[in-house]
Amino acid sequence: MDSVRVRFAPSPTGMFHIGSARTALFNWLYARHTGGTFVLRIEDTDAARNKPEYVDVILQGMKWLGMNVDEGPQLDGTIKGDKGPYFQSQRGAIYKKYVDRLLAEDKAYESDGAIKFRVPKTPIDVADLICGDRQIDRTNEPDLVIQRKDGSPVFHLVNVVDDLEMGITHVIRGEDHLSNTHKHLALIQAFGAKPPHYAHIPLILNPNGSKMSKRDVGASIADYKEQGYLHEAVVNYLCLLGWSPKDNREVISIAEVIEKFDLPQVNRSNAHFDLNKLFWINGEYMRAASLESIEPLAIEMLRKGGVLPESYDPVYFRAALAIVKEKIKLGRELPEWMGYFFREDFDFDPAAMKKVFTPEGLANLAKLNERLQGVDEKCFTATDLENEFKALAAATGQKVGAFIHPARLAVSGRSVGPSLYHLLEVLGKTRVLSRMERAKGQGGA
RNA sequence: CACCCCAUGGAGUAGCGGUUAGCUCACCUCCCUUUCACGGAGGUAGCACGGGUUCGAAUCCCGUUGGGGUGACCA
Repeated sequence: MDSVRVRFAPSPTGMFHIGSARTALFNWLYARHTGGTFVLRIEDTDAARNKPEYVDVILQGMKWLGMNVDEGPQLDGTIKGDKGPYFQSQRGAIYKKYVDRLLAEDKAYESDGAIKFRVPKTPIDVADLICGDRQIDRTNEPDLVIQRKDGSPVFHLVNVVDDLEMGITHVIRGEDHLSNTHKHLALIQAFGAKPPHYAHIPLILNPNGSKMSKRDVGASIADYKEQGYLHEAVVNYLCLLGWSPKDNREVISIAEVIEKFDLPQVNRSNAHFDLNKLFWINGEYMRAASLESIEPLAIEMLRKGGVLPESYDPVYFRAALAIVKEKIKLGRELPEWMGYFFREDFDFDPAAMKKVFTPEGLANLAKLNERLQGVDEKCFTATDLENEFKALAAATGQKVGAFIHPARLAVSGRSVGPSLYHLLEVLGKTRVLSRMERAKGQGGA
């Protein structure tokens, strides 16, 4: 059998849609699984809607998700492959040749200035690797416009010609094209060519079941990057929409997906997009990620949130990130969780203040302050601090929580955060004491 | 309206003639615990409906209903 050639053929309209990304992913996965070739073809025949710079949006999204292109335009502006051009806007002569041929063979004719293809009225068989085979009745099928009045070819024509010319063996695309496939087959038969295998993958729907469009939440791949999702998590989630490793696992490496992925196992029913699950998967990846691997993301998120100073102590930063990373699921949470590490004038959460900075709470804070002053800087570690807290609690006949909660609020302004003892260790004695001092003046409102 | 595809809890799925219908997210309870999260133990919740076929159906067939898609001189 010939080696597999698949293609992703997006129309660059300004965003990289999650549905497109999933289609690209399944094509890419199949190419990698079979050792085939992944082609990127830009369907930019609609000049009114497509802009050259929009191609970069798609390329960047694909790169972020970890998909590399074997043939077609690259991010650096170069073009790979010898089956080009890979932009439909540059293939006008090729399309014309095919249209002329149809005309010459009387398989197409002119009508009102446009060119129409004579669609045979006989039944036609449509085979699909995912959806199965069926027969389409064409007795009432109208002829198909393949070239507009202005001379430009339409989608059905260019799509088929390009797949043929580029030697595409498997057309993996959204199920929204399933109903059009018989038209493509008709064209291919008219050209006397061998059709590719078709595999229509299910669509991604909104949680409410409506078709996911540009404006819907979660539609743009760029948003995920912006919100601090980990690309491995997003890809992992996308793989699970319409495909399953069938062994009750959810978190799976892309390498393993490549190994197991195959077309016949792709589901036939549409999937609903579920942000909850993505969120959970992201948390899984977040906790599993090494500190080094998420440091760039953390810096980006904190810079964007405006909470990271121009210059900072990298050792201190990493120590802070290390204890915070275990608690969050999304990069977007970082500014809120880490801002107080880098400033002394943070606000105190009003609700927490009311609850924790009571007269008793503040009194305990004062006692704690006094006690910690006596702790050697070298002993300002999580383990030693825990002992100090426990000793103090025992000495005053109270629970440790009576000191922990005021301490947390005093040093971070928040009621939730990383393990307190570790937090104090990372902040260090100087900051801790001065922050406690500052908190003294904050009576519960 | 016509044609096509689909149908397991709220969501993603496993199942492919015989199962107490499994898993994950979400939700609820409890445990762990310095908060949150993690982790652990439970719980609520499902084969859309109706006919067949069969000794036996979530699994096969038909119909209905529901959802989605297509029906462009958009892609």
